[in-house]
Amino acid sequence: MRISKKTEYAVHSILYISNKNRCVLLDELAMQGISREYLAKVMRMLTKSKILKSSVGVNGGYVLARTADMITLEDIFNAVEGENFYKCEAEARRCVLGEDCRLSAIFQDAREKFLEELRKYTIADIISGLDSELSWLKAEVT
Amino acid sequence: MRISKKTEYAVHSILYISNKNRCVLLDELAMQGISREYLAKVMRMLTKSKILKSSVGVNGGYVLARTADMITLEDIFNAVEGENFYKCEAEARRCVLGEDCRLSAIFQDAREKFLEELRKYTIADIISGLDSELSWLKAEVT
DNA sequence: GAGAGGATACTCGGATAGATGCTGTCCGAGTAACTGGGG
DNA sequence: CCCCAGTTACTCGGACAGCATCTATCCGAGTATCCTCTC
Repeated sequence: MRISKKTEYAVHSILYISNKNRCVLLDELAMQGISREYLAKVMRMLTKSKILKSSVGVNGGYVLARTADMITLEDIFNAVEGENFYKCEAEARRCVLGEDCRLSAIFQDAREKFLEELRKYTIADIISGLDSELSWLKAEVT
Repeated sequence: MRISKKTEYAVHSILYISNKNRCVLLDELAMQGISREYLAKVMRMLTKSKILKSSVGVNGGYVLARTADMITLEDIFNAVEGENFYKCEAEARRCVLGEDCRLSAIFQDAREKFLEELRKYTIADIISGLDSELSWLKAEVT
């Protein structure tokens, strides 16, 4: 079980946009060292999940769809990580657990605990904890 | 982020062994409909993690290495799911979060919450909750 | 009856291959703003 | 000054390829038990 790079790309890009507080181009985000085209897909997921708003055409780009204190890590995680967490295949086999398989419920509960933890942190929280000297976030990209 | 079939195979096999309370053959476990050779690899992981004890040769097979109430779902999960949960790639890029990346710590904490939940359930707990009528676990394999 | 040696029944573990999802790339389509020319 | 058409600057989204991991299969190696033969 692992968290994909999509989540990291998404969080970092949202932090960047939030800090700039203006419409940000895909090219600018990709300067973090992320594959531009791949990042584009991640940005589209975030747009579809209503975390970002995008505008196409000249002067287009991405802005937050709501304020940074209303965007949690859980929101981002749910937007980019698939929902295929666990599916008991009892139907397909002679399942040990009979018809009322509890395993699936237990794993879902555990996943919920995981999400609860992520829900505690907003983008605003993380930005306020940043060391402004070390972060390139504070500097304009040249 | 998803849980692999290995975990399901492992839990179901351990439940079976625990209920039989004797040395169980790989072939018998594979009758659940699991690929025999693949299951063998999962069983080896469980053996290496000291959850099962295996004996080779005639009259060989698998037994629990400790009682069912001392085996939690967390034990099983850790035995079969890899440890590559999340690794911040900040070093490889101009990371938004500077040197003190909190993201990694947050995800580890969330994972810990996930494991805490799994830790609440032992094999004994799950077996005691089984509906004995519905479960093939109670019947001898013919 | 006892010991030796072979047959048997298992797990171990490496090699391999297909399936699936992650990561990255390419490119045409669509869209909105800007620009320049004609009325 | 205004409108229209063309250009430009973006995102959207489908197609594709490489790769890692998951899942599955195959098979020889190793090992412990059982059986049989011989004395």
